[in-house]
Amino acid sequence: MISFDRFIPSDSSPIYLQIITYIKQGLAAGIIKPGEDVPSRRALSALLGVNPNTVQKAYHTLEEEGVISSAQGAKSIITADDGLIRSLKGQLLDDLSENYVIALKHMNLSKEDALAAVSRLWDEMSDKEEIQ
Amino acid sequence: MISFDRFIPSDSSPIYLQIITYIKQGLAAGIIKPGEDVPSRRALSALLGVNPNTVQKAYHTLEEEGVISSAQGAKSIITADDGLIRSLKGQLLDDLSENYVIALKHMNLSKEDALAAVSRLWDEMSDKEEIQ
DNA sequence: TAAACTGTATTACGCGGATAATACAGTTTG
DNA sequence: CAAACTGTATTATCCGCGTAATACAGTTTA
Repeated sequence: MISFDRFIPSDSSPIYLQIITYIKQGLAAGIIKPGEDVPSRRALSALLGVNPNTVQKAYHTLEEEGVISSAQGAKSIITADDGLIRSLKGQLLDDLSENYVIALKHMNLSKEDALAAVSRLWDEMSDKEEIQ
Repeated sequence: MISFDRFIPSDSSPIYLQIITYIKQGLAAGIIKPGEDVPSRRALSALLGVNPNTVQKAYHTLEEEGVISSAQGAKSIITADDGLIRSLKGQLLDDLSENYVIALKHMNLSKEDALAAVSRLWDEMSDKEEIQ
């Protein structure tokens, strides 16, 4: 069963998209594995404090993309294969990096500034993790 | 007069927020300077293909933040001072970098992976710019 | 078998973002 | 001065996201 302990909702994008991204990132990270079952629509909606229809929208999209598989009455499970996971990982990384680099270029920062900022933030956030 | 030639609209966030970010990033980059005047609500709405009310919403927010100044009948102008600009630059960079690093950590990537991705994307996008 | 879970579908409502059509007041400029 | 521009405000409408309340069909499980 997939855990949503690390899910941190944000109001800057639709929740159903955040659910989709959370599962894709989990697959890319290797934390979520093929064959695992996802929480039921009702269970996840209760956990996140959202409506069951919102979860259904996320799961329906994931099924169309071949990430999960659903059948009447039974639990939905992760069906993404290794090829799809590799593809997801590359796509997520490239999308994130591209948006990040575009924004920094718009601010007229140098490549060195960018690498320094990532390096600094990475270490700062690693420190915070250790405190927890 | 501020140019919106480099404004690339995206549908992933509200347009009025994209206008705000565009001007803030321009100030941080030094491309937009205090004293310059911004396009009128009507002119910018026609240029971007959006409604005048949408531009008004962006400008109204920028005025509340002390970035621009508006008066009845006259053109609105940039009134951000050096202190505000420095503050904007740091805030924009930290927000972007933090979101980027968080996403990559969720994908279980290493710091080296992150730096390599930024470096690679930076060079790729520099190549594209040269073609233009 | 029967209860309790699953997925799936429908309808109605509220809210924010964006559009559309005006209107009014003040400043610039020919 | 008068026209053409500015900013500002109001009202109505549409759409996507999310909520709310159900209902039905199929599977698990005690």
